Amino acid sequence: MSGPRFEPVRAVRAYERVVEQVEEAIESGVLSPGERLPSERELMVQFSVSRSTVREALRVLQARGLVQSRPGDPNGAEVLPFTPAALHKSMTTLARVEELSLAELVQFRMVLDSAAILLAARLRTDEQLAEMAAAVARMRAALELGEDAFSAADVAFHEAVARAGGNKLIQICTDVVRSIVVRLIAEKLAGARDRDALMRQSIRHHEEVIAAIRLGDGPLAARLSRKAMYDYYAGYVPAAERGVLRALLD
Amino acid sequence: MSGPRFEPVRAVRAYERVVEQVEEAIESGVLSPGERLPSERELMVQFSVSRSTVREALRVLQARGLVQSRPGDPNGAEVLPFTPAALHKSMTTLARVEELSLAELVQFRMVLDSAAILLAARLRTDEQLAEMAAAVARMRAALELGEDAFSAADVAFHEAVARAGGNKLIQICTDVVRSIVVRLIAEKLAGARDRDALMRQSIRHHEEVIAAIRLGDGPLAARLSRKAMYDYYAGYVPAAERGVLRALLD
DNA sequence: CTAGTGCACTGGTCGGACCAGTAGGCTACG
DNA sequence: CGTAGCCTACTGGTCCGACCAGTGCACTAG
Repeated sequence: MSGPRFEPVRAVRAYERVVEQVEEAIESGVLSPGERLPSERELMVQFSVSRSTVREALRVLQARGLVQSRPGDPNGAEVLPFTPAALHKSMTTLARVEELSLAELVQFRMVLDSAAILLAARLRTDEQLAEMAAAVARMRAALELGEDAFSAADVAFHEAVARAGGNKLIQICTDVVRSIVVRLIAEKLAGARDRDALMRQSIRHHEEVIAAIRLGDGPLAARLSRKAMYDYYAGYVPAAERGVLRALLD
Repeated sequence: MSGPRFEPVRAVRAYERVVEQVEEAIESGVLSPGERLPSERELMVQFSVSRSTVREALRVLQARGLVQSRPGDPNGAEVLPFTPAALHKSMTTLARVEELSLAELVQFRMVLDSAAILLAARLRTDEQLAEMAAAVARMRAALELGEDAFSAADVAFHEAVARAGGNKLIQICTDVVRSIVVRLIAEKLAGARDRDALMRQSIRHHEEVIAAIRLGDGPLAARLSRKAMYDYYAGYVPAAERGVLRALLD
């Protein structure tokens, strides 16, 4: 072996150590969501740094979604419960700078959603099944109420499925990617297609999926869900890229 | 309907608008990776804000992985190529504060990795297949060289597969989650198990997967990969949670 | 007892100052 | 003439002091 390998000592900036300490306190549970940090002026005493440094640290923590501050608040910054907001932000950035195609995003949803459905089919309780059924019923009712109600019910269905599947990571990622997909479609192709027929078809597909979940047939439910998502989104995807989506259909 | 619904005007802070502008410039391609931002003192003139405000904005941009600055650099902050670092950070946070279990993380990998393998089986070129085979060959050679070389080759295999699958989002997410899983295992259960047997078994599994990819049998390859990952990681997962992993095996 | 008014805080922003570092031009030496 | 070394003009990192617009709460006047 070679001699002792020294790591380059990266100059660790003051605000970074403030971030580390607060982060550690939050992630280890010393600080719980809803609790308050001391005020900036108090923090600068505790950390022996200037207020500028404290503020830069707070900005970083805020960008990571760990705390939030509000001007005039007599208490300090509030420790937030975890939200996927930071995850969402970085995925959105990813989608823009890496130029993720709609096809890739939809494909990602097909994979995760069908996995959640497969898990749900095997692990769901009767109560969770009822939730899913209720959501689909709301989708049907929303045919009269307009698209917002429809997609709200659709989201509720997929969230119920993801919850039943029991994997929080899958749940959060599908949620993040769904919102990105929805926004992409909304801003690029506002209502160009036959929404009504699409909604009716989507409801039929959801009902088929639920039936498969009810029977506990995970693979069937997963396959149906992939097909459903393909049928729903394929029209928005350039024809040249649909092939990679079909690669997920059996 | 009710009267016109006014949205509450959220007080938009100065540094936020600086962030927005720079972010927009980067994401829209006006600023490309490698290019430099003006210096802080120059930015405070352009944006008509104080240096504190500029610096807070830069901290946020840095936390999002978009820019990086180095003291003494005669140029301003450097625009970075996208790295999943921010994604990684928020997922790691997620894993800590939401207390994601190892089982959930492994399950997530089983889902995404098998999806990548299924896609690779259908879309791969001969060249990409050769890359995967070479990586497995390196894994076998690494039996003599130690664990680091082994896992490096393993990573190379999965990266080759993910590339062949063609979905960058799957590629990045598997990568991020893999590193989290590896770190979790490394710090919690350092080498407690029979590594040698595990490595040999893993190589066999990888070879089976490659064979299935070579034949173009995506579903088989995917199934094998889930089984392989289960066998590899199940020993680290508490027995009570293995059930949810088995739910993904057929 | 309540409605209104200050006051004592908060975070947001500003301007100026100093330091340690870097790069590149300039000078002085070989 | 070439090069080694210094010098200067920048950079980002940190600190300080100040002011403003908000907020919550206690106190007061009705």
